[in-house]
Amino acid sequence: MTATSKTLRDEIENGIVTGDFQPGERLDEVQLATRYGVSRTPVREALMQLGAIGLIEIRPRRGAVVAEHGPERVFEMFEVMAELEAMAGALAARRHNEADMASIIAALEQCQNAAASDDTDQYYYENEIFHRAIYSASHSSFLEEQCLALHRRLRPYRRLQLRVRNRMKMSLSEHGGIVEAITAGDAEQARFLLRNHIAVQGDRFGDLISSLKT
Amino acid sequence: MTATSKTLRDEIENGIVTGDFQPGERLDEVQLATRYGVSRTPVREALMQLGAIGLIEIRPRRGAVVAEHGPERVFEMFEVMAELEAMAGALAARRHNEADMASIIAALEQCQNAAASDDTDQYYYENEIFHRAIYSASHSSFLEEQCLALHRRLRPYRRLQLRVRNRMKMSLSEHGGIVEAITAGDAEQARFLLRNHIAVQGDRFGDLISSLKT
DNA sequence: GTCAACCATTTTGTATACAAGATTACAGGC
DNA sequence: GCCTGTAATCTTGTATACAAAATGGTTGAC
Repeated sequence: MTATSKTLRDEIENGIVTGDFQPGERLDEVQLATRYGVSRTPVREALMQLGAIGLIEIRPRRGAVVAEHGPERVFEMFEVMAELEAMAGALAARRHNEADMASIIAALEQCQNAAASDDTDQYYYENEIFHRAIYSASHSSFLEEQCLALHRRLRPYRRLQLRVRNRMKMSLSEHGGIVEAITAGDAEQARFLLRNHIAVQGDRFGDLISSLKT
Repeated sequence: MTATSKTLRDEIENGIVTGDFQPGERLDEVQLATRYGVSRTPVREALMQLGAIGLIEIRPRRGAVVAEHGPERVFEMFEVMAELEAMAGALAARRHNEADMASIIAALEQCQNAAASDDTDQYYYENEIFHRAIYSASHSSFLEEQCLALHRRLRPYRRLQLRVRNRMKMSLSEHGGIVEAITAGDAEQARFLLRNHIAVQGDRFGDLISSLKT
């Protein structure tokens, strides 16, 4: 498993997302180095990148640990994510062109297919493509980057959420309304729907809390 | 000028903000190392951190250059900043306590003092404290971090903006309205005012463009 | 005269060696 | 018996050495 610093970053990130490295766990540089067959230097580079993303926490002279976010912290992250996605949707409603709509609608259909075959993992995948299509349609490359970065950071929690009963079907129907609003150029409606689509509130808040307890 | 990687990061960041390193300029690792009297290792660490922040662009195997953002890119960044600050204001309106309001009002008064003595640099400084007080009053540590990070990234451009004629006085009067809305607990009004306070639009867009041309 | 290929030089990426600070265990005192 | 101080060990941070890739210049051919 010979790796370079970039692949190493992905390896460790994947290890964190899949739970191979658990939240709060200490990431020892020499252990990782021997594990991946490299020296400490690229390991440190990878850890710093993950620290910048926020996946791990690096305390000076005291090593790196996998970030363990408390419920309220995760809630705050979803709160911000909701606002950013809402903004992307509002911009998309105003600025979208034919190509944008084509990819959004194509992604929506793939979501419907996945939901029809009750394939949660597939839906998760297609859902991501759908949201990315909206980011792209905002025609704000910076906003797109911010959304992608935060989305990636929230990926593990999103994944847990989808397992909740009926969430997939509700998500799908919400997608429909969002596409309608964007197509109609109704920026405020798109903003409103996307904010509620992402935000964790009501029952879903409880779902989130309980999923974090595992 | 013996430096460690953290101080080094600040040094280089400062160099970029003050224009010591100009946009598009190539940042040579050995040059920086000799300049600050350290080896290449901490220089690389500092550069990676700056790359993660977005202040510089690191192309694999091809070195680091100071990020040069085109006008539309800077516009997009202000667009997102406006939305995040608006969100912070809305949350602050709903969640603020006495201590929050005390620091917000104190910051507002310091802004007034600076404006009264026509001290642009001082106003710039107090303005930052004012906005930070609002981030803090949102009681969302994650949102606060995001705002601080983006604010820092936009710092050089903000600085240029304030030099525009009368901008300081307009900014100050807008601050007044924002504080009123937050005090009154009017989240939507706070959101609206802050969005417009930050957003670059109309004449100010032209001002920004021309300031980037220098 | 211009274009292309090859070689030299420069520069990034990785490995290893060394220094300094932090953690922990052990011993001595209260 | 418990707490505290000190020392040993372990881990991070930095320096240097080495490898690989990219850039630039020179030379040769068309």
